[in-house]
Amino acid sequence: MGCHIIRQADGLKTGGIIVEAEAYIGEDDPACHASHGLTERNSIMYGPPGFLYVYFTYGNHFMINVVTGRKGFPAAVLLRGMEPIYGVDIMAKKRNVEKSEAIASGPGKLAAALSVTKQDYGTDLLGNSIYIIGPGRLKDSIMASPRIGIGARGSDKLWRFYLKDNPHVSRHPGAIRENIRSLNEAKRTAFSLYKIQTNL
DNA sequence: AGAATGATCCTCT
DNA sequence: GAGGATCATTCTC
Repeated sequence: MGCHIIRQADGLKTGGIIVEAEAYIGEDDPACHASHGLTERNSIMYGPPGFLYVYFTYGNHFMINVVTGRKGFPAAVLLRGMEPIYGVDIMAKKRNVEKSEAIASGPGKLAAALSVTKQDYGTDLLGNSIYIIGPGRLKDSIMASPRIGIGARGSDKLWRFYLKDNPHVSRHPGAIRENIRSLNEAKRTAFSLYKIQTNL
């Protein structure tokens, strides 16, 4: 949260600040694409962290995920919202919108703004094509809520995170409901995440 | 403002 | 053959 994601292509730089993301953790997470085991589509999630898992859904949209689990443990973070910073005009034109809040306030929009497609599946984030740099000091509060669009399975977990009051967070129906906590209040959730990660 | 709908196609069973 | 980690547009209140 708060990191910058940068896309270098054709000598042009596009990207921005990650303001919304969701965690998908392991085969025991019923909402994770690895919940039914290894398949061709999710195979990158079973590799080492720091690579892109890109998939296509609803006949229209690509989703950008960062593989996070150690090799053999399938886990990834879905990028759902980005505050445009680099190449804003380029991204606005690509998305055919004027307001900056419309550029990447949702996972499909975000991928389209950065021109990320199936071709970027498996990209090494330590390369110079797509990379992520640290957040610096974060002054915004981080909020936690249920994940969006996954149905009932796994919706008990508060594994969606976003920056409070940031206008580039997705406005998906259902995004605003009860069960939203500040990260501090959701500390138990965050701590369980931490335990899962560190016990790998 | 919220609900419904069509677009559109890949992946897995 | 079914369903999906969505979006933009069009509808209904």
